[in-house]
Amino acid sequence: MLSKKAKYGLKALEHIAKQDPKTPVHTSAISLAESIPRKFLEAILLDLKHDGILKSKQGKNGGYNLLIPPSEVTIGRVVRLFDGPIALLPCVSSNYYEPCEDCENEAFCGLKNIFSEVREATGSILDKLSLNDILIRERALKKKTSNSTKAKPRSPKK
Amino acid sequence: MLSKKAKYGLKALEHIAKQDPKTPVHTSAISLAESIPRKFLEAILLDLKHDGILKSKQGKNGGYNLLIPPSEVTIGRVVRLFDGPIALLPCVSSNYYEPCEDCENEAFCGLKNIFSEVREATGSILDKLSLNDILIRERALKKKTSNSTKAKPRSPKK
DNA sequence: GTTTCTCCTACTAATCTTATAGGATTTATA
DNA sequence: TATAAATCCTATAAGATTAGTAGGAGAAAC
Repeated sequence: MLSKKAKYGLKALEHIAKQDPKTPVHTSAISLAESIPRKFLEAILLDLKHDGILKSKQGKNGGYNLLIPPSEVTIGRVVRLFDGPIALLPCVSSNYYEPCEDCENEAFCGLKNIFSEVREATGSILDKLSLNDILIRERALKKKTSNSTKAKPRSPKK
Repeated sequence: MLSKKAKYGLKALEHIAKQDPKTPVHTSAISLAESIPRKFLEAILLDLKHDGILKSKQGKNGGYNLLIPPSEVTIGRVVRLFDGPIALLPCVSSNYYEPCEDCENEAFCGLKNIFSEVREATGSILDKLSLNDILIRERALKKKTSNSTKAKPRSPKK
């Protein structure tokens, strides 16, 4: 499960990505809109700033904006920042690899083999999709339901 | 990341699956072979028994055996037993679903949409593969390296 | 009846999570 | 230049979780 920090972080970023990129977004505005405790959110936004995802303007009328385009902020990066490795075993992590203490031979480990597949499947989604994709999907979902009364659904899933 | 319990649990099950299904396997034997603290392992094996994966024989010469065939013990089941949901968000969990407190409308949530994809990718591996697949893969890996000096590799990956 | 196992309850130390408190610092603007 | 409004920073804390340990009760073989 994601930590609250990771989830809040993603929601906050999504919120900021929806606003005008020129005007700073206040912590309190995000806190209110996304129901995130303000002081907790402060720490989260600071983390995101230190990681180079957000930039901030201090003082009155200050606030946060994206430092890099939404399409370049991958979900994986945010998850990793707050929750560490995406992999389920240290020995299959790309970014935080560590050998298992007692594994005689990693090359022959059936567990490693399976969890490496899991890591690949997860990573290939989280590292490919970005903040922008969240917004795109949201729009698509809303469009789909507003179209559902009309004719001609394009591609009925399953 | 998996907890130690989940990882130890999987290794212990793998160990048991390799032994003769008729003769009980001692906790201490597993503890020694897999480098798992004995008392900690006791609790883990007991959990596995209570979940219906293992059966036990008490008293002298007692120990543990699989209650169901290795092919029916999915990795997902073991992971869930020790670590809970496989999903990264409660709202995309099949087995532990809970709505997000503040989500106005789940159907339009871009985050849910993405993490539901992740959960699907992970689940489709963990719930399909079993203890037996660990063993199969281990054998395959060993065979592959022992064949690597010979000619004709069957299907060079990637 | 002793040995050798599982089974069960309780405890613990350390770490992580989810915050909160209080104030220092920075900046706009009246 | 005073003040208001914002970020920035450090410290603290309650509660949950993790990774065990301790001690012994109960069961079965011999």
